[in-house]
Amino acid sequence: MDPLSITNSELEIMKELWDQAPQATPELVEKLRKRCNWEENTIKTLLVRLVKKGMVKQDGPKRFYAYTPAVSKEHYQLDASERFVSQVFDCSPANLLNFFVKTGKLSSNDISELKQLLKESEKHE
Amino acid sequence: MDPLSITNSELEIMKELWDQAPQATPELVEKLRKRCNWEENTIKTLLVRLVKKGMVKQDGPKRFYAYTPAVSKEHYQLDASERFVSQVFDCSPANLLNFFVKTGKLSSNDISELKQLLKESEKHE
DNA sequence: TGAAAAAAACTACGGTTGTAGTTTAAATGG
DNA sequence: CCATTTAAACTACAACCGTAGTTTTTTTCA
Repeated sequence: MDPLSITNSELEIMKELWDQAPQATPELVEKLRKRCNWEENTIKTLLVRLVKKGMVKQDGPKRFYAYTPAVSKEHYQLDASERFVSQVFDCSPANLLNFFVKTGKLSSNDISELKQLLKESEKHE
Repeated sequence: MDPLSITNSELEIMKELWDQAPQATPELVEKLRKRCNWEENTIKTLLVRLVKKGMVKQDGPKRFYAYTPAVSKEHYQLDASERFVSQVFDCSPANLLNFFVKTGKLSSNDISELKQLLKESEKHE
């Protein structure tokens, strides 16, 4: 499977669809016009591109299309994370996490959550 | 400061420079030609672009330039991580880490290292 | 039924990126 | 000092991106 290449702008559309789907054009236009300050045509262009890429499904009768993600948020996150880690952190997830911990980007709340997670993940071994 | 925008190809050059600097054109060409299968001119073009962007410093006498990163690897990683997390993980680093732990992308070695890190990071509170 | 509104399709256009080829200028070896 | 090598500069070009504008088709309301 080739990389799920979604551009930054397209990603904004995906987020809206991951949040709720299916959605028709007018709803999407409404929301994204506000959230991103885009013109209607911009939003439609991005939708068309996403459909062409196979990232979004277009259903419903002509003139009343409804859009649904063809790729789940989780799947995309996994793919993007892998690419990110391999490009920026030399393929080492631990390296990335390490970095976050060291740079103090985590709240103490984050930290205790993480500890919990790690504890649990050990049991699965 | 605006985002440290380095493209994928440019990043390959930066990696070489982060690994060792300064380096002159012929060395860089030699290494990158092999590692990336690029033509000499490709490499030089990328160098010029990086210099123009202020990501790389060009020193030395004309015709014998030597290149040095103007941005540290750590700095770039921090910047890239922040952008990544905010775009793909809704601004929550914990969210990202959580994801990695859950998807089992960490070796048990990674996990114990992390625990250690977390333990230490608490002391700094 | 004819004009206005709405949806979709098509077209556009400058900037960036990947990936070089071509030209010029400088140095060096014979 | 001239031919050759090498470094650097300049030019190229298609695909992709951000961001729309314009045209066509369809529907609907007065």
